[in-house]
Formats: sequence, structure tokens, C-alpha cells
Amino acid sequence: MATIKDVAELAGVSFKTVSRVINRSPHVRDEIRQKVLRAADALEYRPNLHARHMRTQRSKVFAFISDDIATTPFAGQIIQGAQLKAWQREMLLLMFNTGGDPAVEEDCVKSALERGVEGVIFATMYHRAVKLPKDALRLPLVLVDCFTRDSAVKGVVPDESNGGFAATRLLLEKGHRRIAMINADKKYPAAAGRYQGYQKALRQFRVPLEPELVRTGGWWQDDGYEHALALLKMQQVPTAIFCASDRIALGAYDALKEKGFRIPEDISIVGFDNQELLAAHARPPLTTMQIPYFEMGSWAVKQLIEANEDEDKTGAGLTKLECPLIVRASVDSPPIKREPQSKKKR
Amino acid sequence: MATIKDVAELAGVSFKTVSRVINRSPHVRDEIRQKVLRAADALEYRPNLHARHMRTQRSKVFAFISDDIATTPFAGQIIQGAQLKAWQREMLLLMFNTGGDPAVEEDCVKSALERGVEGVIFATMYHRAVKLPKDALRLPLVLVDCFTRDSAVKGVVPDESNGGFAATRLLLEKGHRRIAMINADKKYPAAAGRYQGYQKALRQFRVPLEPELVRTGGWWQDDGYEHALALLKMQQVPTAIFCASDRIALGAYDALKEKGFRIPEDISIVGFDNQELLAAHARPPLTTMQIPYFEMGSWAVKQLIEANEDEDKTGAGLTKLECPLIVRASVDSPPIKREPQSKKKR
DNA sequence: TTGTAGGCGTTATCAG
DNA sequence: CTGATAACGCCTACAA
Repeated sequence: MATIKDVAELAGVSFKTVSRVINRSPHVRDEIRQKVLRAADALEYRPNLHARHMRTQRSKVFAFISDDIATTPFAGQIIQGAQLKAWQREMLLLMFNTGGDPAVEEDCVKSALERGVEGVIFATMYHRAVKLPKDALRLPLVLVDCFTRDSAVKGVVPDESNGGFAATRLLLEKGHRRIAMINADKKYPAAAGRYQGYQKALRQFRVPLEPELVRTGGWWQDDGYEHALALLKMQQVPTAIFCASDRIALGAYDALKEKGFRIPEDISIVGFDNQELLAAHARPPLTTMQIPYFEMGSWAVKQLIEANEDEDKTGAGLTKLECPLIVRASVDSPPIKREPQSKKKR
Repeated sequence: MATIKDVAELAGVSFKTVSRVINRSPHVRDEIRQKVLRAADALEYRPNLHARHMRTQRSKVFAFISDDIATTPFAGQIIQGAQLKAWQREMLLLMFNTGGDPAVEEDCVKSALERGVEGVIFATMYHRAVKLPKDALRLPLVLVDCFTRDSAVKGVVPDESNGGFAATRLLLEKGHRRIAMINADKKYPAAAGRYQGYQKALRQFRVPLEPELVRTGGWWQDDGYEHALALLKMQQVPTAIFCASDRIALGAYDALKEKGFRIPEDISIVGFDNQELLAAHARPPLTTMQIPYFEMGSWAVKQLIEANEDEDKTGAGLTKLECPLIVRASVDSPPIKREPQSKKKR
């Protein structure tokens, strides 16, 4: 690879002049600038960023540390959000994957330190509390989809509660009054938040919360299937179900279809996550809440960049990003009320 | 951050001795080594890899350039495979995302060059032919899930044909003789390969290929649904369907269920991709072929490392990695043959 | 507007 | 076994 000196020699100037041209210093005669540019082009010169970093202490690299990138389809969105924003500022992302192992996490931070990264994005693949690896705070740090118990670090998570609220409100606005929720265990912040939103919406519409309409279990299709089945066996079947995940919703789909209920004519369904693969291609396509993974990734990098530019913009605290409603075809008005009927399989 | 000289001073030795200790040179007295190690520890010394790189020309970084990481759930597996293998060798991955834009691809390569990466992994999110960005060949390069028309570059793709063969063979071994295939357009190497395998298996079992059993369209649930519907309308309904993707298979699921066919009692189904989210949690869980994304990522990095160690191991050519069969519950023997029945909805 | 000296933190070479 | 000196490619400070 050609160096700055090679270019200087070919252009017949000192290497410092080349340096000025490369760095867009205004103090170079235009004629000379052209000459240098031509020489650089001819030699296919590329500045060596490692060398530059040694002088400037700016590596133009962030570390992206995640717990488990492979098992969830969301990782890509966070990464892309982060990557795109970084690319705009000519920054790059160095990938680390810890598998959730604290020892590996420490090694990652160590490695990031050795490479002089200018900041760290620490991302988890589901919304949860984390313990920071040692030394993590020696660098500018932003948390994505997670938080520390003391929230002493800057971070971003989805606004679960508002999401649950919006999902439930949609159903209420359509006229539903008997709305079930199939939730996951409330030990998950996502489940707890979405449930809060559900409650709040009911309250706002003065619909009493009926505990037997709220069912709790796992995040998966099976859970949705079983709970939906139970819901369908009730004396008075709900006219709508808010599911805490798209997977739960699709499990519910299976149960409803099996029992001969039509979606959305008989029962409306709302999911959560907007997993393209599932939600957009279900029959009927699923109305759901999107989690702003892309935006969280992008937001994190933005914070890092701003903190780098403005020393005092470092700060702490948790930011919540809105979950947009994705309207598809699984929600409609409730069926017109008939004479109370004895429950039977149609 | 402490430097090698700080450590030397604290330990009361020359900085070169510290360097020796850091680099595990055997030519240091043990007593001095301990002293240096203690000093390094006390100062929390970390070698500056940029500085090291300047001397050694070894950045210990590979570039991972992908076209579109966010829209497919597979990206994470490739990345993790690559990342893990790299991590074993103390190498890191620098992420680039091109969005498929050739101009951006060039910028990525340029950027990779500036940062002195030791190799490039160029990955696409579905199996296809690519044109290499300019200058890409100035670096050791490995293609993942794609290939160049002239296959002058080293690369790795799934063995689609063998996968299609194994899927079909499973069905044949179970006793099926009337096996439909719902495929995607054969312009996709994946579709073409899987179809080849289907043909080969039939041939091997001396089952004549019936063109009306082979249906072609897109990769999605809708396609599977429509084609399955058409298949069910045939005079003689197939006893098994090999679907070129899990999404197609799940669309077929919907159609079969709607028409009252049971899986696998009436009709067996095999998919392709092993998308955990879809296949493992379908009702019934879907038997399918796994695409070795993780292995491809890992393989790519391994090649790069070996090429770095052995100049002459660079070479070209396409490697095909096996697609393992994932047995779940959607395949069984064909139903016992009855009197030919008039086709009717059950 | 241009050029020279010095140093960023390492490792390589070669004496001692 | 240990240490002085040079070099990697670039940028900063200062001088011309």
C-alpha cells in the first residue's frame, strides 16, 4: 500500500502538504491540491487509519456488544440501525458476541479497550436488567433493550406500556368490551409493561378488568394455543384477544381456526413484535405493535456520537421509544350481539 | 491509559523487556517477568493494538460485509458463526452493511483497506450470484451464500441439491410415491438446486416425475397456500408435499387445515430452511432441512485464518455445505390406500 | 502557503 | 537475558 510519502514524492511536494490535502485543509494552493490528488489517485493511496489513530486518539470505531445475536431475528435490526447511523459519521462497528457469559463480557470490554474504541453499545436480545461487566464504564456506554437496576447508565428500551395501551385502545375503539389478554410471565419487563398498558386502556374506557380474561404463561405459539383454547371454553367468549407476542397470537390463530372461529369476524386479535415473517404473512395478516429495534440501534449510536462531540452530554437515564401500531387485517368490530346462546362447537 | 513505558518505569526495567513479557518471549528471567506482570496489573496496562498493528501489519480484524442484515433472520447465524471462530483466534469482525448498493460496497472495501483488515467476508442473505466490488480482490476474500459467475473466488453455499434429495428421500422411504413439490422460481439457485435433488431422489426410487405435481411461484406463505389448494383439488391428491421453504410449508399447512386434511396422517409435509420461529413451533412441528448458516460463517473465517497463515492456501472454488435433516412431526407414512373415492370436501 | 522536527505506542534488529 | 535505536504512517507544532 502506498503511503503519504510515496504520494508526496510522486507529486513533488512534502508529505505534509499531502497530509493537508487529505485532511481538507484550506491552506493549500488549488493547483498543488490537484497535483496531489492526481498522485494519490494514481497510487491508489488510502490513509492508514491506525497510524492516524495513534496521533489523534480517534479510532472511529464503536464496539457493539450483544448477548446473543443468532437466536433472535431482531438482532439484525438493532445492528442495522446502529450501523447505518455510524456509517453516516464514518464510524464503524466492531462486533462482539458474549453468549451472555460474564467472563466473555469482560474480555470483550478489555478487547474494546485495547482497540481504542470510542464508545460501546451494549445490546440484549430481549428487554431485561443487566449487570455491567467490569471496566465497561471506562468508555462511553449506551445500553440497548436493557437497563441496570440503578439506571446509572444511559440506555434505551421500547415503551412497552404505551404499546400495550395503544393495542388495547385500538380494540376498545373498535367497540370491543370483552378483551382478553394472553401475556407472558410478568417477571419480564416486556410482559409487565404491556399488561400495564392493557390495564390503563381499560380504565380509561371504564371497562372493568376481569381477571379471568388475563392469562399468563410463556411467549410461544404453544402458550397462545392453550390459552386461547381455554378462553374459547368460557361461558362468555371474549370478542378480542390482545397477545403479548406475535408468536402467542399465531398460536391463538390455530386454536380459533380449529374451533371454527373466524378472525376477525368472530374474534379480533392483536399481537406484539411485528415479526415480519409471522405477522405479515399470517392468514389473516396480523395487526400488531412494532418494536423499534432499528430506532433503538440508531438512537444508541447517536448518543455516542453526541457524547463524543460534547463531553458534558454524557448523562444517564433510560429513554423509552414508541412502539408504532401496525394495522393489518386481524381486527374488526365485535360481532353484533345476539341472544345469549348456549356455548357449543359450531 | 498506561503505556508500555509506564509499566517499564514502574517495574524498573527497559520498555523492551516489558514488550518481551507481553509477547511471551521465553528470553526473560522469571523473576523479572513477575515484576513486570505485577506492574502491568497495577497500572491496568492494555497493549495498544493500533500501535502494534503499525509494526506488525496485523490488525487482527476481518471485515464482514453483508448486503442486508436486517430483513432476514439468518444473518445473525452467519455472523455468530463467523464471530465465534474469529474470537477463538483473537480476531474481531468489523461490520459493514451495503444494502446491496454497489457504490456502498465499494466504499466498504475502501474503508476496510484503510483499516488494514486482514480479510473480507462477503455475505449475502440469500443464495445468489454477485458481482464483486472494485478492489475487493486486493484482500483475502471469502464469499458466503453467494458466488461469482466465474467462481474465481473462494466461497461457500448450502448444498441445495443434496438437501432437496434428502428431503424427498425421507418421504420416499416412508412409502410415499405421490410427492408434490411446491417450489420457488428456478431463477433462484436455491430453488433450482432443491428441485434437482427432488428429481434425483424420485429417479433413484424409480418413481416417475409427474410435472403436474410440481408447482412454482414465490417463497412465501401465500404461495404455499395457493399451490396447496390447487394440489388438493387434483383428481388424485398427493400424499406428501416437499416445500422449498418453511414459509411455503406453513402456507400449505393453512390450506390443508382449512380443507380438513390432517398433517401428517393424511398428507406429510417437509419444509426447507429450519426457521426456528416457524418450523419448531408450527402445529404439528415441521420436518425440514436446515441451512448451515452458522457453519458457513464459521467456515469462511476459518479459510481466512488459514489463508493468512499459509500464503498458498488462498485458492478459489465453491464449497458446498451439507443441509442436515431436522425431523419433527409433519411426516408419516402415507394413509392406507382405499377404494378410489370421489373427491369431496370432508 | 509550505516544509521540518518530533512523537504517538509498539515491535524488530542488533549490540552488549 | 537485556537494552538502545530505528521504524511503522500519520499528525501537531512550529519555523520558513
